Amino acid sequence: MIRLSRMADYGVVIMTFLAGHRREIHTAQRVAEATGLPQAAAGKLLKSFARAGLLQSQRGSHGGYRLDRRAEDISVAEVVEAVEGPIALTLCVDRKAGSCDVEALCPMRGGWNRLNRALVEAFESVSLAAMAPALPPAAPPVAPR
Amino acid sequence: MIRLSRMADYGVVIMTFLAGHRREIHTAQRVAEATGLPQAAAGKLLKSFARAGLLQSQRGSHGGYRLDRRAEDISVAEVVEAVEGPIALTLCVDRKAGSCDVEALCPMRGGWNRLNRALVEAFESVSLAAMAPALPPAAPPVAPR
DNA sequence: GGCAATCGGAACCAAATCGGTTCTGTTTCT
DNA sequence: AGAAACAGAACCGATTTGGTTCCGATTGCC
Repeated sequence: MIRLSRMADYGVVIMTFLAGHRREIHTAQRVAEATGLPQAAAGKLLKSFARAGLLQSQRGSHGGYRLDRRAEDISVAEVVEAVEGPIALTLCVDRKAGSCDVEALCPMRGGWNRLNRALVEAFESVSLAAMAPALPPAAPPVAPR
Repeated sequence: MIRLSRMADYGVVIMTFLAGHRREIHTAQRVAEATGLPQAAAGKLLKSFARAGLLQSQRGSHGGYRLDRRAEDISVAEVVEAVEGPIALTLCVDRKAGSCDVEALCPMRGGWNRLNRALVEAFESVSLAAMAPALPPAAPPVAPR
């Protein structure tokens, strides 16, 4: 089914919410409530995003997460890759090569690469703003899928 | 990682092989040998393709599978869908709706649909011939990924 | 008619993956 | 010092996946 992991889906929801409240700081707790996602899962995703540099984190009391960039400037590709790692349809195509035992010989590689590129471009061309056009201010608690 | 299942990958290999020997009949056994794929798995895939109408099957003694269409006329989308079912990034986007509990409300749907369409088009636009440009006649036994 | 070759379809199984939680730090504010 | 919060890893159960096995139905050949 070529499906996206649910975590990646959650991630888009979270990032979209944060982008709708730019430069405000939110605790993981607060984000989970606002989005309706399971608390612990939201925390994990926020950590991933922070590690990937997609948002700023502030530790300690009164800490939390903050997103400065605008929704229009963040691609779905960035979000998905922060959660799932590099977009790669097949192992052949993945960055860290050597996984495909036949590697350079395999006549399929070119084709997969082409498809993969198309996929990546599609993800890069869609911004968070495009994903949820009418989102803020009344962001309803939503756990999609 | 958005990865394609290995079965789908195998499927492309098998279909490409058969397209390289158009109108010849091959047993599942023979296909497995020629492609280097695990015998039972190849059998299962061939059954799927036959059921999907992608190739013709002949039962009984001297039976086997035969592909009439040319590699250029078969899209990767057809092959992948025969193995994995409809291409759908998220449940929202899947044909048989109702799986996503928020359904019509979910502000993300439009975005996912857009991405999904791009993905499907990419798969439809690549033919088996494009996947393995130099394949026949000396098809080397290859089990990619 | 009977046998062997072959596909059709379902059941089955082990292993990897996934969604999700918990625990143990570490940092920072008051 | 203590509480609030993130960081990171470990962990767990459930699902999915890759792959096999079985049994039945067809068909060609002797």
